[in-house]
Amino acid sequence: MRWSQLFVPTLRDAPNDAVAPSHQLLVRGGFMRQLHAGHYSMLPMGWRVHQKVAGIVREEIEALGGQEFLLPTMHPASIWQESGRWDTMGEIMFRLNDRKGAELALGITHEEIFATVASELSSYKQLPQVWYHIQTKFRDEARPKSGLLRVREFHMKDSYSFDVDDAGLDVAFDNHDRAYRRIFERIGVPAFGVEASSGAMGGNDSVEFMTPSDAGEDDVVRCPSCDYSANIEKATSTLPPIDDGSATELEQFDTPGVRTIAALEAFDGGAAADRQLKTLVMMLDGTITLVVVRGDHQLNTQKLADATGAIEIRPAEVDETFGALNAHPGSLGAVNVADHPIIMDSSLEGRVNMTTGANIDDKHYRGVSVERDITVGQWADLREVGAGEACPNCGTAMIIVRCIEIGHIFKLGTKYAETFGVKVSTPDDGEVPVVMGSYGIGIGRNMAAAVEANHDENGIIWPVSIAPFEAVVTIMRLDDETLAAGQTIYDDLKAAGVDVLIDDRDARAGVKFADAELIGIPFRITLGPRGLKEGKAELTGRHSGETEEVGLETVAAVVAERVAAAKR
RNA sequence: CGGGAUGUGGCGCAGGUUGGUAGCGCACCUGCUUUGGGAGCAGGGGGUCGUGAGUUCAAAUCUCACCAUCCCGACCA
Repeated sequence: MRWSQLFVPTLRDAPNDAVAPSHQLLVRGGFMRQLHAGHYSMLPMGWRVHQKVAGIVREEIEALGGQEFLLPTMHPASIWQESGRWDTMGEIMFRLNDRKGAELALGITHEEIFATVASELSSYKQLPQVWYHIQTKFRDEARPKSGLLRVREFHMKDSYSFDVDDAGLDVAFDNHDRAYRRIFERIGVPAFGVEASSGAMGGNDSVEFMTPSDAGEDDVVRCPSCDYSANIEKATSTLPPIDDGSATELEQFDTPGVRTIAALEAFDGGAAADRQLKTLVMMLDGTITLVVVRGDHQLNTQKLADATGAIEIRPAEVDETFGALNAHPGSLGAVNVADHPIIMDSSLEGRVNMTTGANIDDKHYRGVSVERDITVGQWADLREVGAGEACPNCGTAMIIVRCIEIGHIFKLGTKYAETFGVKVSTPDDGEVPVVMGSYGIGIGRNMAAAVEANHDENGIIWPVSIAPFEAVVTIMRLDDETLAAGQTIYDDLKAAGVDVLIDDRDARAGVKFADAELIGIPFRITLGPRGLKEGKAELTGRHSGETEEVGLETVAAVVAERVAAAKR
């Protein structure tokens, strides 16, 4: 490819509204342009990278036996109504009507559709199956952001496994776990797996793959000394024991003007935060619910969602709270509350001599024994782990790392199989629902993650495996002799299977060097009159930043070998 | 959805308070000179100033409404 004819609109300045490095560099490098929020046009350079990432994903999924499909992205409402997700998915799903008025949805994922196809499976002898496609997903995100990291329209490889039993699912799950780790390794994205909430997927076990980045949106709790790591939506920690003394009588006392945990700590006759109960009044799908955590703990709403299955969760308004408890925030508590559900954080089990609001403004209780004085409807892990808390496995102080979620694998069980009638006969002439798993990896997000992990002040440093071009032959002077020499090297590289670009633009050296570095081509072969006289080319590595002189006749072979080595 | 900010050629910005011919840098076109790290000089092309209404003789500028985009949070596979 001749650079002079290639559409690569590089920019000297990043657009003002791009903040994340990958966003800035992918726009500056002419890889993509924004159409509107969350929708990007892939330009030729961007699409080349995208295709290479997708190709690596395809190879690894094929290697574990995956069969490639292509399912529609526009779906009838009925299929989503059958699974119940027409309602539970809420606003994330784009919905539209056709000319007949029929309701349609744009696919956010494809469990339902693959399950429909899978209903033609009939015998255990056909299993296991792993099916996948690489297809556009549409999600009406509340806040698209950071370039390709969070968009409303993107390509995802999603695969689905079908097994006769849980043991089979475990195999498919482990195969995907290994394949995903190989994918991240090959595309140059440092990754690790974490325990995760399954959220709206409805599965019972899932692993998220994370790469550390300030541009990410997830917090991961990690132990520096053992291998514990979990999404903060799922993470736990070991709390130091607290001596409550022995249980005493429940006693109401006046606390004029005390509205906060901190104020009650400072109040004469109050209590330390870890001896207080924090009562949060939440609306769970329209039901007033009391959620109780320790005074110095924070509620994690995803944990609450996972524990209750609630879809819509929000704090109750002050008037709703007053209507339910006859008191205002600052004096709320769960003691003697009988007519509202109460969910209690597990860490409060067995606690006595606690202090909490009395549901009378300016009054609190002390001497609260949790089990004795509160009608707990449900115990659940609700608190959010903080940095420095002890690892549940080994007790080491843990850290919190900001991460990008780059893949997620789920054990789904038989939920979709039962809904869509995916059943197979068994050797003993029985019939069982098929056990499913689903496995997702966003192509564009991984492309952006690769940039986040591989760039410097001059631009992107693509791993050879996904670089838009593996090498560029930079012609320093557009005379016949230099062009001919460049063309020969270009042809040799082409013949050796290298993705090579020849920079034949009538531009100054600085422009060519800067562009090649910005768009991150791994190897640059520079041909100028100086070296040409001595029969030499210069070979510069984008990654190493180092330049060496190589003979004109051997440089193509040297580069071809290095490219091949990098891809091994 | 709450908070904050911004919309002026492809990109980055000034102009706005005090209404009066729409400007600068980069990019683009032509010519000359230059040519190993984003060249110089000269000439040139390109803009519904986010949209709509209003005030005014006159609106990029003032008023109102709306839209869009970005950031933080909420939310989110």
